[in-house]
Amino acid sequence: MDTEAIKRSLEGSGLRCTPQRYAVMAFLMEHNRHPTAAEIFEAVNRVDPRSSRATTYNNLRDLVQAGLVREVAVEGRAARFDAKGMRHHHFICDRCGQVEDMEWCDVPRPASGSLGKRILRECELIFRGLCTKCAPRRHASRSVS
Amino acid sequence: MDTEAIKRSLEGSGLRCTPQRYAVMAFLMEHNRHPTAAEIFEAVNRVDPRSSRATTYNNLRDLVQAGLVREVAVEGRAARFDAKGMRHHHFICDRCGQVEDMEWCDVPRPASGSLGKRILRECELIFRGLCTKCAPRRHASRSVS
DNA sequence: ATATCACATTAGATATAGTCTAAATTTGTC
DNA sequence: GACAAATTTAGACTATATCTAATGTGATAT
Ligand SMILES: [Mn+2]
Ligand SMILES: [Mn+2]
Ligand SMILES: [Zn+2]
Ligand SMILES: [Zn+2]
Repeated sequence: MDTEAIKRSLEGSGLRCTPQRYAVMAFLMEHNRHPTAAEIFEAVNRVDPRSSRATTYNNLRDLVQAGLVREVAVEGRAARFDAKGMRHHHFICDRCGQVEDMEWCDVPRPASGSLGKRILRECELIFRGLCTKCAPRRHASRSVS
Repeated sequence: MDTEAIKRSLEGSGLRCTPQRYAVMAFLMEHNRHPTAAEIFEAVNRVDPRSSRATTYNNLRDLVQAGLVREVAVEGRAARFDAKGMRHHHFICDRCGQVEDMEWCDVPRPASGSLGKRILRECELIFRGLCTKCAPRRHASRSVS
């Protein structure tokens, strides 16, 4: 999409805009399906330039550190990645591990005092359950209305 | 601690109370430090009965499925486990990955309609930042008040 | 233009976390 | 005790991610 904007945001974070790094960032901005590192690696290599597996991981690490990308850990599955665009929360499917965006809403801060000497960076809300694909089909069977 | 209570909660979930399974559950109830599978394996084997690595993983899986234990995925680190006692949230340290309990507070439900056909099971709040050990020491150095 | 140097990429080896298999054992029930 | 189902086990295996050391690249200085 906006080539220049991506370039600027990389350089604004002190990261060179290399073809491989750009490809990772652009892919994440064009897709909101929270791909895994392996999926990103495969996707950016379907078009040139060819990027190595190590570079894909290196760049994802750099982008996360720079605050441009969010990493979402899912129990028992590969981590997923997400360009930090508009603020949002996540729904994670118990069955298939899919991560989906949920509309942002403000989050209660920790009760004052319960934070102690800790330094708070962010609050994150995670919804869990079954995604649309995994929720039981209703068919013609008798089931809770 | 309460041997009988553990036994009953296992059997109430359709799980036999084997020595290995009991040891995992008892360890999790006695410690609220969110150990990894490897730490649990090591701890329960410091005392008898000796439990294999596979069994430790099997039992953790069973306990999570039964709803007695919670698994916490942490980016780039081994999963951590937590006996589900009193409801609470979690603080996860950006630097050391430590998971700490935070006082429970009610969580906003997703805006009605934004849930679609998904089935919601739970809402979880995660605070992130630096834990007490990782927060910058203040010493005598000049730093933000 | 060429030298320089920090940053970046690469292939492949390595590490870590977790799962699977198939045989042996334990447990609850009759 | 006999039986069946659940559980345990060692170790092989898979998946995910990181590391290493050599090579490449581009911005800047000369
Ligand atoms: Mn997202
Ligand atoms: Mn906890
Ligand atoms: Zn699903
Ligand atoms: Zn810490």
